[in-house]
Amino acid sequence: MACQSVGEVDGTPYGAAGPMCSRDVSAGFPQPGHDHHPCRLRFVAGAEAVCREKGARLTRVRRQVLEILAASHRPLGAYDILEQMVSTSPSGRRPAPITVYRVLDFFQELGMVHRLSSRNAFFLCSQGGHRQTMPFWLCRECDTVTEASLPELEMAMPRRAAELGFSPISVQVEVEGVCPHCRARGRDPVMVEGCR
Amino acid sequence: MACQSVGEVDGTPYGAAGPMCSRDVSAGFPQPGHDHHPCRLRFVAGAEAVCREKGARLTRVRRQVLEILAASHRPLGAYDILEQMVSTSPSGRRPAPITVYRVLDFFQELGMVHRLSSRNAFFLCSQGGHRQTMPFWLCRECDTVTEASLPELEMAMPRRAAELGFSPISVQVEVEGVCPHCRARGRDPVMVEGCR
DNA sequence: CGTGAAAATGTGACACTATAACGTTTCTCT
DNA sequence: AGAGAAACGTTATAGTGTCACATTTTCACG
Ligand SMILES: [Zn+2]
Ligand SMILES: [Zn+2]
Ligand SMILES: [Zn+2]
Ligand SMILES: [Zn+2]
Repeated sequence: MACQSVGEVDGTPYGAAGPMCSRDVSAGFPQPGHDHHPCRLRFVAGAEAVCREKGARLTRVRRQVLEILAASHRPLGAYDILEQMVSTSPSGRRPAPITVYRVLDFFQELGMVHRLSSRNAFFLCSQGGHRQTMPFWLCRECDTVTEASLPELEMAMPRRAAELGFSPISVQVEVEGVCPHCRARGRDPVMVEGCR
Repeated sequence: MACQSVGEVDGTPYGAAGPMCSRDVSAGFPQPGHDHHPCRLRFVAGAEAVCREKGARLTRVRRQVLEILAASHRPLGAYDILEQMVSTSPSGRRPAPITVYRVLDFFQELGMVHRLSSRNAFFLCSQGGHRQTMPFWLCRECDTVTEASLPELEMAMPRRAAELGFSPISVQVEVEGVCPHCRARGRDPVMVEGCR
């Protein structure tokens, strides 16, 4: 039901900051302040494609949430989204929290939205769904999240699991640190392999 | 302040189910229903050692929380701990939630307690603190958590981070699945490399 | 010893995150 | 059109975590 591999849009994973979107892009980390318009279009077009493909209904509420998520490379809390729904919506009506959560569940089922559990926040998958374990790289400075695979992890996990006699069902990797752009702008913090 | 490597107690990482603790132990996954008494003693002794070593005060409240965490291989929610403090305490007084969180923060600073962010739950570190990125293996059936390293991850993470221009500060890996004991007792679920 | 500063805890209020239960609307398919 | 399913609305409530400030405990120092 979830996690199906989905093609790219335009040959570009649709969240990645492509050449149209920003010049100085370090390996997929969007430049803060870049022209986000093309990103947004790509995000939304990609999501529409996924929904079409899977026969899922992209209703008004869902589209609204999608647009809000697509308008940012940062993970948003459910209540952030809710606030933006109020200010975005022409009617100015305030949906109940459950409405937001329902939409988020829907998108998560389709693998189109990920949840950053360390922050209770949600963001659009930049790939439109994927089978692999995709680590999330979260910048502590600018709050940007990107997804970048870690092939060694893919390789090692099944082996290690077998060794332990453990059957993995899902793997969540969250890397917190400082993105290239923020690093360029300030002193970098001490590199620590976190144990917390 | 956190994440310092600390020696073992007795030559055994103090959460691991050792030979005294359970006969049939698959690579550190404690047998459900095993005699937990020795585990608990080892946990507490280990924690005392860490506190002595670091000059941290192991007060009454902290010891109480420690005992509660040590009494289980399962992660506990802050409010679970709170309830147990009520029923455990001779006075039967109910501390405020903040008290529990303060204690948990304290132990986390020392690297003695980890937080499972996918579940808002906490558990005792079985090593008494460690520098490496230590994946958490959470059994969906019995809720047991264990820590087992993934050496390839240690190797690959810095390289990949450098590639991305990203400076990691902390890494959290949570693997959810079915532990060997539960697997032995039932059908195993489909193995999926999670994307959610 | 006292005593003062720092650490730890208590107290009450409150913010934030998420879900339950049930009724109504909208869509789809025949 | 009509039935059934899916989506959404409404209200209430459960669960998780923090703030601000008062009080107590601990510990080093004179
Ligand atoms: Zn993704
Ligand atoms: Zn950044
Ligand atoms: Zn640990
Ligand atoms: Zn199990």
